[in-house]
Amino acid sequence: MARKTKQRQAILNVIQNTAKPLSAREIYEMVKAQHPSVALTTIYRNLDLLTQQQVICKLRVRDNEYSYVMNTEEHWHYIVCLSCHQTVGVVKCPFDNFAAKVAADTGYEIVAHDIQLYGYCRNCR
Amino acid sequence: MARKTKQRQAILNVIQNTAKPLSAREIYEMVKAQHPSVALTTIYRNLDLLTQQQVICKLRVRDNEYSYVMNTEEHWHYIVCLSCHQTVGVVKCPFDNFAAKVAADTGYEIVAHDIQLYGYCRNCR
DNA sequence: ATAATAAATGCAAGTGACTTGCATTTTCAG
DNA sequence: CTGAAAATGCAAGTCACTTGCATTTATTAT
Repeated sequence: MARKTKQRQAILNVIQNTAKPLSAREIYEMVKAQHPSVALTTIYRNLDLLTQQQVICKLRVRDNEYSYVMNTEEHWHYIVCLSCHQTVGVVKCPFDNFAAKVAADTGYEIVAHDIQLYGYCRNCR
Repeated sequence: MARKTKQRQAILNVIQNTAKPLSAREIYEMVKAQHPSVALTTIYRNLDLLTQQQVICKLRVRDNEYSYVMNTEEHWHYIVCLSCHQTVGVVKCPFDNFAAKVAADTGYEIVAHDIQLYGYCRNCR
């Protein structure tokens, strides 16, 4: 179903070769450098697809502002600096147990959670 | 500084008298019923103010979709049904310890976290 | 290879939530 | 009561993202 297109490949390359999480716009600009005719629409459509396929992660930097990173196998969450927005991954999610407990308490079937930590990095403190 | 206006009072009343979290638009419609000339701008400005004052909480229902509830003293997080969007509060945050550990590991000073659980409620399962 | 076909793209226009600028109204401290 | 700061309403603007649609492109079956 999903086909291998130059655009999709270019988007993945950009994400893969950049250490920090990138916004859709940043990815657009970077892909456009190699691929001048690419449309922003294509970026959005591919980011959605790749997120759904869990190839990349969509990360909330703050309200209505998202970035994308490669999905590492480990269950990462991220900590974002409120000042410079530098972002660092954090391994180990202590939350799955809690989720199970909440599920028992509420009767909900919990299928996802989203944890975001905010603070100041060493430089910005 | 902050003055007591009819509009602000009406907004608070609406939030206080409704069990479930409300979106800005819903609040707007409900306030308008009592106060036909109110502007949507006013709703947004007041919701921001009240959130900042921690009188109410801004709750992420999903990407780019927020609701507001009264701020109870306890540290609540919420669980949102992916199907009907019914939302239930969850007491006790097991996360503060983890945050302290992450702070030690990364050198960040963690000032906030945002946890959101998603799943299906009993009815929607 | 080649043609058929389903997916993906690019473009233009649209949406929706929220913001901003500004003139007017309202609250409240003195 | 009065004046200054705050808040409001209106209109226009912004910004991220979406949608419709005609065209192009990657894969599949022949």
